[in-house]
Amino acid sequence: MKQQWVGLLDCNNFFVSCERLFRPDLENKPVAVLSSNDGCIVARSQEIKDMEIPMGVPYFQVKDILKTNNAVVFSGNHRLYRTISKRVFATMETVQNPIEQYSVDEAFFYFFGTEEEARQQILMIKETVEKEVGVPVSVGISLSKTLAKVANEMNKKTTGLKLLDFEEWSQINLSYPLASIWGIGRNFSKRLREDGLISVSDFLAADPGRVRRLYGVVGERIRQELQGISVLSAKNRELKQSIMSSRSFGKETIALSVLEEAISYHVEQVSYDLRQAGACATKVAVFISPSRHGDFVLQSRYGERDFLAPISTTRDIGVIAIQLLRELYVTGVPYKKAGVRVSGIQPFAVQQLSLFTPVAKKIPDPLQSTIDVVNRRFKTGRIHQGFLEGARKYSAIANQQSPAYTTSWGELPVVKA
DNA sequence: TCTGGGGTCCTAGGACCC
DNA sequence: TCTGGGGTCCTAGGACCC
Repeated sequence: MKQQWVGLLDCNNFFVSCERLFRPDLENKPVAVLSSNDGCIVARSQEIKDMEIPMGVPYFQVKDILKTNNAVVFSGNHRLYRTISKRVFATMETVQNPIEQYSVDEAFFYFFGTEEEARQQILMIKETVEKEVGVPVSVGISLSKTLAKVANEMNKKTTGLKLLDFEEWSQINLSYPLASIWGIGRNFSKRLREDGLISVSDFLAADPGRVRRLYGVVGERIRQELQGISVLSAKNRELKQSIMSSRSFGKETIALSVLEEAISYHVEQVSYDLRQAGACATKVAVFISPSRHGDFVLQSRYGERDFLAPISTTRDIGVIAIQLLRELYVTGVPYKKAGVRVSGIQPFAVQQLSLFTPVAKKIPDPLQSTIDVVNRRFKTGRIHQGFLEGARKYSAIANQQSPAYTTSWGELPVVKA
């Protein structure tokens, strides 16, 4: 009998697999990837997981263990990961279309067919991606997104393929912990536990009205998904809702000028991404915050401003972002992080002009387009706009980055026959 | 000494309106 | 003394995800 299936492809240990793609000698060796500033562990090979080093742990806490075990540690090389990610999904689309990309290393898909056809399909997807791109993936398929997640987890370490049907799920959910379900995090699972709900079957046995009342629409949706009713809909959005750029500084700063530089940098990033997406935005938000661990924790500031009309040029967004920053800034606070986010994103084509827009702007802006071309072409001596002075006093630390294998001619890997 | 960055969605509460 | 109720929109903040 044909039916609707929901599947999930997930790249195994994605950042590590990207590094291994260009360093096959690291196969079967412990490999970890760090966050910006070499702060935390954000990706672990299976060997690292087996050492029971958790995700997100501060690097300095496990540095010694890693060293003892001869682990290879990389600073994050996110440009590389993005290009590999694009290859994965472009390849996946040759055998499964459409797909719904969920994160840098995951995509959902919908498949209509018999159980046997679904099994063949997930095998085909896995084999195609692994052969064409070279990173290991696992594919799970079931009756809803939430159950596809469960399926995906099940055989990750073995075949990397799993079809989870209703009968099998009904058996295993008796002992399946709610806390491991996608969408149930630390706080939610604590509440559930306090209410006496531990396993999925506890939750499914509860009165639906009570679930709705106690846990809101979020709880209700999870309940349905767990029953095999797909309610987290397919949403193939053309554009993101928001685009953001933010970073912790290598060292704290109290200087407004340093923050202005940082904010200018982030404005450059988000407005460039915005233009690349063929879009403009109606809002910009600026945020600055001190360390999450010191005496100034409560001094985080956030401010948002609407534009008169949708814009995408670096200098227009920059002027407003800098104004915002000056309003938010408090003298004497040691800032550790700054960021910019644009939202109200819409395509160039369907701009809703404000009543008070003096003149419709010519979009895309010709000067801006020219600057983008120059900046894409030359790695050094790029044109900056606004407040960037060159010296990056706030720049992040990344001591162990791999080469730009895929995005810089000078760093292409060399193959020796 | 050293604790990431980029997203989405929901909710509570205030302002405002009729 | 008595002092509505319902709707919408916005914002700030929280929870969760990878």
